[in-house]
Amino acid sequence: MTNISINKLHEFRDHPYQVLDNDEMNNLITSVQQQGIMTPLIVRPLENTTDEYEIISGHRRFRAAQKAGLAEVPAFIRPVSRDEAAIMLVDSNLHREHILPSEKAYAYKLKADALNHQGKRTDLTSEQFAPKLSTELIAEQEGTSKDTVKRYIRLTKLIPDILKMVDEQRIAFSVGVELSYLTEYEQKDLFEAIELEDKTPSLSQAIQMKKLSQAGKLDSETISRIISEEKPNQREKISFQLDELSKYFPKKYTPQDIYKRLLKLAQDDYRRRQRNRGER
DNA sequence: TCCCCATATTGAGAGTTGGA
DNA sequence: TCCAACTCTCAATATGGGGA
Repeated sequence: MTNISINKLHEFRDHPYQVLDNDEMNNLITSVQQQGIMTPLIVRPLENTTDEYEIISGHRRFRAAQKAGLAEVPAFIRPVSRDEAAIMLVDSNLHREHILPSEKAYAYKLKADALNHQGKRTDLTSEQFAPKLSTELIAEQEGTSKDTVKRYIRLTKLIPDILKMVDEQRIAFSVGVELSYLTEYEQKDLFEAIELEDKTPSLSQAIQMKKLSQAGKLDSETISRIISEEKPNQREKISFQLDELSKYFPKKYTPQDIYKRLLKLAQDDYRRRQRNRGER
């Protein structure tokens, strides 16, 4: 372990985790200020430099040390490639208790990209000859399916405003995945429509927009129309007690028969009223 | 990679029940 | 009669499998 000047440290490019200024962060800063000591960071030497380092683990401690005014921080130096560092970073952070969908999305992407770079080998034989896809490997390690990993990676195609809504659970994960197929401009129009209507799309609405987008038929007007539509579970329903109605129908009628008959009577009544209106 | 479909899970709202 | 607790139903959502 060595002490490294804080000026020589750089955050990992594409670092997917948010370092929030919350109570936890403030406690960390206070702890660093009062004790002046901290758990060592894990860093790697930056290519083409002599004494500059990239942080693999300890971004929050680094920020706290900066705010506390420390000149140096303790660190373990690991001479690893950027891809290896990316995998280490993601692995150490993915198992945090609270991780936002956006963080998971960028973490999976970072790791998948790193694994893809590493996978470009020609010296493998036997079962190594057909290495598993990066998403399959991540899925195995995370105890999920490769499709779920791909879905998370799809979220990285969302514009920040919509991705934030997924993080805030205002938009469901699967809805976010479908919306990721919209172009950046369509997503911006959608975000405006969401703000204006104060409504978020359901999965079926998101699928509808995706299909229209792929057909080149999705404009801001269509987006507003779809967003403002009433969702099936928002429509009013009426219900009857079977006892109230069954006495007016033959005993052999099932509830479905009664429903069909009532619908038919309503249709006949509607037509009769239309005719009467026409005769006047 | 994308699409479609099936199945499981979740959550909201409506209805029912039982005790005060 | 009121109200809380429980149950049921259904739409929305998450996930996985298979095929193109």
